[in-house]
Amino acid sequence: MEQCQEKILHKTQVKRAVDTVPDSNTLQCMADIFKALGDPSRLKIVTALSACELCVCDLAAVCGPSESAVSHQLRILRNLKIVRYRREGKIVFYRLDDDHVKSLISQSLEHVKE
Amino acid sequence: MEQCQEKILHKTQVKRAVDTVPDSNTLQCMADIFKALGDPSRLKIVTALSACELCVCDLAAVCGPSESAVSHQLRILRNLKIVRYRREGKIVFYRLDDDHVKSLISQSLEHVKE
DNA sequence: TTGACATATGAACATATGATCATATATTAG
DNA sequence: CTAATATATGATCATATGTTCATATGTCAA
Repeated sequence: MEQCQEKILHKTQVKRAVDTVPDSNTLQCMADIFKALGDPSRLKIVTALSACELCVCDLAAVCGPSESAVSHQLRILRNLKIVRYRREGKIVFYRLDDDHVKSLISQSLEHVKE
Repeated sequence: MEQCQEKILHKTQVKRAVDTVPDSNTLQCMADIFKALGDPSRLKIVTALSACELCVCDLAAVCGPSESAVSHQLRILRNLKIVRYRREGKIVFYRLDDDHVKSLISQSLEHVKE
């Protein structure tokens, strides 16, 4: 854990903060999740999937603009385990990976509403 | 509300999804919050503040690298009402604006842990 | 007022990112 | 096999973003 060279004004609080901040690896993973949700196109996809399972074609219809763009976004969401998919013939259905994501969405929605 | 020209495979699901997706304004606000938390430096600041109130100097010590960088990030977090601040003489103390943010952090942490 | 300290901001630059287009893969029908 | 459909991926490019350095603001002490 790197020690900062700066002058410290409030030692106790700084210690508490340092103990609270997750390790940089965890922090990076968390940031990746947030970053993924931080793009309106991807967030639209995720909120759409919070309603029900949808195939890529449906998602393109809901979220636009192109199926290619949606597919690119889905890959990012897939890699981060934000969405899962299952193939049924030619069609690939996507859905949210777990309820944490739904929870994240509802929390941010509440935050925005105020 | 714009209608997409794409062919729709699953009409009922698409309708549900369209009804669920927030309007683009709300979506943008939500995305802005997530985007703000999507940068490791800012996320570190936010998690530090989830422990206790801290001044800019403290935050620089905890989060580095420079006070200037921290200040820049704080402005973004301030504009999005993710953090509040109060001035006490020369020192400015920052803290999280509300509990939704804490909740967002703990949810993403749980998501990452799995 | 002057100087010191804490914080904020503007400009510049390198890097990251999202959309688009073209192309590739996978699956099914014929 | 080939054609058609659904999805995925690579390359490109314009734009956005975070950091740094220099400078500005605000507050207090002397």
